Amino acid sequence: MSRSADEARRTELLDRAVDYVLAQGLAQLSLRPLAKATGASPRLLLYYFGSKEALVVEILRRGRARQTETMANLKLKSTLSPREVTRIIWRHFSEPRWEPLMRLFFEVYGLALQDRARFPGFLESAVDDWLAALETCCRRPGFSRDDARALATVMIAGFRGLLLDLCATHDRARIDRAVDVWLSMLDAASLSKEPIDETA
Amino acid sequence: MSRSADEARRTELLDRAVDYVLAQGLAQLSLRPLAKATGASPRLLLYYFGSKEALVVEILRRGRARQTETMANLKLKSTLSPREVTRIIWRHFSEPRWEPLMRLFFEVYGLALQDRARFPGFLESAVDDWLAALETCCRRPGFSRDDARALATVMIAGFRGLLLDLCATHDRARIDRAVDVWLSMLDAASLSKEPIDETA
DNA sequence: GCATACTTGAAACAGTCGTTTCAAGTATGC
DNA sequence: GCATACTTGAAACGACTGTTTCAAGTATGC
Repeated sequence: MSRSADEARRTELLDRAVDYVLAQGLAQLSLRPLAKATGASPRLLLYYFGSKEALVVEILRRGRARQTETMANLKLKSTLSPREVTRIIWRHFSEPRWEPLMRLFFEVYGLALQDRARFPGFLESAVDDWLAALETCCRRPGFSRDDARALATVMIAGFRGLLLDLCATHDRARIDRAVDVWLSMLDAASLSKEPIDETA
Repeated sequence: MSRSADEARRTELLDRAVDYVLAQGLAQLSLRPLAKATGASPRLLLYYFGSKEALVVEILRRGRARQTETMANLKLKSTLSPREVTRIIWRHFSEPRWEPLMRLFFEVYGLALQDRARFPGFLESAVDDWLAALETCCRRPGFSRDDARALATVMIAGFRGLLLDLCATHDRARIDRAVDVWLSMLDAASLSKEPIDETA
């Protein structure tokens, strides 16, 4: 059972590595402290993953998988309004248990902005994946596809801006109020193309 | 004129260091490449700035100063609506020439989220400074201070979320559409407290 | 002109980095 | 039981890190 033992050990090491990176961040990651934290040796990590870079790729792949699984488990019906979708997603990912992953996401995002080659495809899918997921719920009679994508873009921006704020300040009271305001705004935007002209 | 020559050299080095960091990022910064790029030696940089950490502090201070100067130059009248303020600020900071500074901002933000002690006060003022600047324009009869802060929070989140998107994708067409949607939403939010109840 | 203080270069320091080498260990197939 | 392949530890490698040492240079004050 050499192959299965091999895989089991590898998976176990990867799980612990993910936990370590979620706790410590990626920018300062180095093999020796990581090995100590996972109960392995630098030699072992390289034996199982080939190189530090390959290990990081797998760590991020797993982190991203956790997020997409959660999105899938939300089972967002396509009949939900942008407001409802936003409310559900926000409730989930603003939970404290998601903060380490959100922190890691923003850390990698920032690093990728300065050195895209370091995380190939990260920035592209960071936007495109969410656009694809939200675009459908933003479609409405009289809305073009570009209109839907524009609204989805606003939703993504709102999520990320508010999550940045939450991770930095933990000011739940202020941010919860902001989310209420934002949700109201989303209704106004999705119910009509030009809400201003109608109220002015 | 030892003192003035000293200061002039220091300022010159700092200026070049800022340019270098705006181009290369902060995470991978090291003294020897920086020294080469600024036409100095590692010894020189430490002589003038004391340590790498102190140099980074000054670089970020200067980067932030550029941003606050620009905000001041916009001379935002307190009579402007949140929509107008947002439109003006967005038009400015979404210009391509600001992208290096925005990238650096998000890079430092992400690093600070994982290691707050590395950039003392950065996260706090990243939110508080903007809150203070935007809060006043969000005040309205019937709006409490908390209401104004909530709306300002939404504005900040929108800026940052959209800038994250712009820096990552440079998809101007989609993001410009999103900004239009977002500006419309801001009017709906600031003109009444419960725009939904009125239209539903 | 001489002493003093400021400025700078070259080199070395101790530490860490990812990775490799080498060797010993262990389990497996026959 | 023996050979073979997989697994692991200890140590070393060369390259890099921020920083310091030491010495030479240069300008300044008197």
